[in-house]
Amino acid sequence: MRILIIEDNEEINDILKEALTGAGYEAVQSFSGSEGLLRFSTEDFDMVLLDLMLPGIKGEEVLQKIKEKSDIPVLVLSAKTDIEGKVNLLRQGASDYITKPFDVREVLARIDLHAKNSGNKTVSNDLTYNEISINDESHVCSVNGNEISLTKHEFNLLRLLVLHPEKVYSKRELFELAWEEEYIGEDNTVNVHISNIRKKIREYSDNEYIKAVWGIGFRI
Amino acid sequence: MRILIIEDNEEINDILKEALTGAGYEAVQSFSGSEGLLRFSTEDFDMVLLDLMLPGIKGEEVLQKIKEKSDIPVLVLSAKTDIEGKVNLLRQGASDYITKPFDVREVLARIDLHAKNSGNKTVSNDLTYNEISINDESHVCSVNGNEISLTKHEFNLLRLLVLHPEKVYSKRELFELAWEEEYIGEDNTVNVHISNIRKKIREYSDNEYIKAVWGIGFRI
DNA sequence: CCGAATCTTTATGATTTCTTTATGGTCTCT
DNA sequence: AGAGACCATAAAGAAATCATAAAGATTCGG
Repeated sequence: MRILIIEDNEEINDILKEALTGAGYEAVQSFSGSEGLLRFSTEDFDMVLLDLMLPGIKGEEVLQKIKEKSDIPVLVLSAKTDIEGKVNLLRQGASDYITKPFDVREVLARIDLHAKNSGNKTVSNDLTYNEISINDESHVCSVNGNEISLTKHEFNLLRLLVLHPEKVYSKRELFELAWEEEYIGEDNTVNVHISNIRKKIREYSDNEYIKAVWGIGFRI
Repeated sequence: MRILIIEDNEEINDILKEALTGAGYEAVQSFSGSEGLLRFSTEDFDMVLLDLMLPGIKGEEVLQKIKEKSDIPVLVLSAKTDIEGKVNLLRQGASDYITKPFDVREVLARIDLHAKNSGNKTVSNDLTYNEISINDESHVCSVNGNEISLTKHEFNLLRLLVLHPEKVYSKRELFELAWEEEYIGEDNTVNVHISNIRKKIREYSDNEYIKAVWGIGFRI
């Protein structure tokens, strides 16, 4: 998933690039309309982030040129608030319109949205910790990309630990949260399940992720 | 192109309806979350305009329910400005987010946008997963091109699973979504129907598509 | 009202998962 | 270093869950 950023303000451009990279996209920076168009016509991209206020060529013109050649999503960023302008842009083929100043998280969310819609399924809402990745919806857990099969309680336990990395959970907490039952006195149950999870992770990783904290509980 | 409006404020609702009608869409008004859901489940729509601040059922809940049953675009309208909320909604499946107060022209432009986009996708009306293909309209399901005859509940179940591939549905969810009744305690009903669906698929395919996830539910 | 199709319940065997038990190791505190 | 508390793991028996067939109940069109 390659995204072309066209934005003359260096600071904003960098922020966008960083955010995109962090979210797992490949981001290419350009700092003027002409540079953007040049890159667009010589390289392959899956999406364009286009600032409207550009020196030289106007943003609207850039949008038009891009749309003439391709049908990839173009997300427009602009401080302009006049409705006419917005509406025109959207009609001209912009996929979305984001008003400056924007929150990077919203930009990201909208990018994810359009990425999903355009069929490229590169974005996931996985919970991850290092080599461990947990997908709630499909109830799948993988280690270094290898799916491991966890039972219900194992899944709940690992999910909890990954959800709050470093946090130490007492056995009581683990039991009550993963079992949704009251914890009655000490038994070995949680230990056994933790042990089983470790064994399964060990198949695909050399790191011992789940650590015991003596007298307290466990953490990842 | 039928659009469902869910908005409790009568004035805004009317403005939207008028704008949509003027732009050549067929607009259906509803004034609460429950009414919206009711209409949604009994009539056919191509898009939903959803206000977030609803009396009774929360907008977020409405969005979720709609997305469980169908994949049509949902445009969310809201006065909320908190980014977290926005981002969550978009991730939850909203197709767009429009902040109130809005300009009708912008709303229209965004609707046109999504109408166009979903038009591209509705070329084929079939839901498919590998060898399995489901046609909502004709209520026909085929495996490798061979039509199999499913009963009402079987159809609903399989449709759900295919609509969200990989997602694990609990028996409760399956029952409530496919039966549209409350799930009371454990019985074997869902199991039996799943088993029957499998048998029918097996006639024309060697793959076991519907998988049980122990203690959780089923997924395709 | 009958019959066919569909749905639910019941029954049973198979499979998976959970808990308990047992044993040995590790850590902490004095 | 030694005692006691705690953790790790394996293994086995117990419990829960699933798969399927078949029987009984319900629904619906004619």
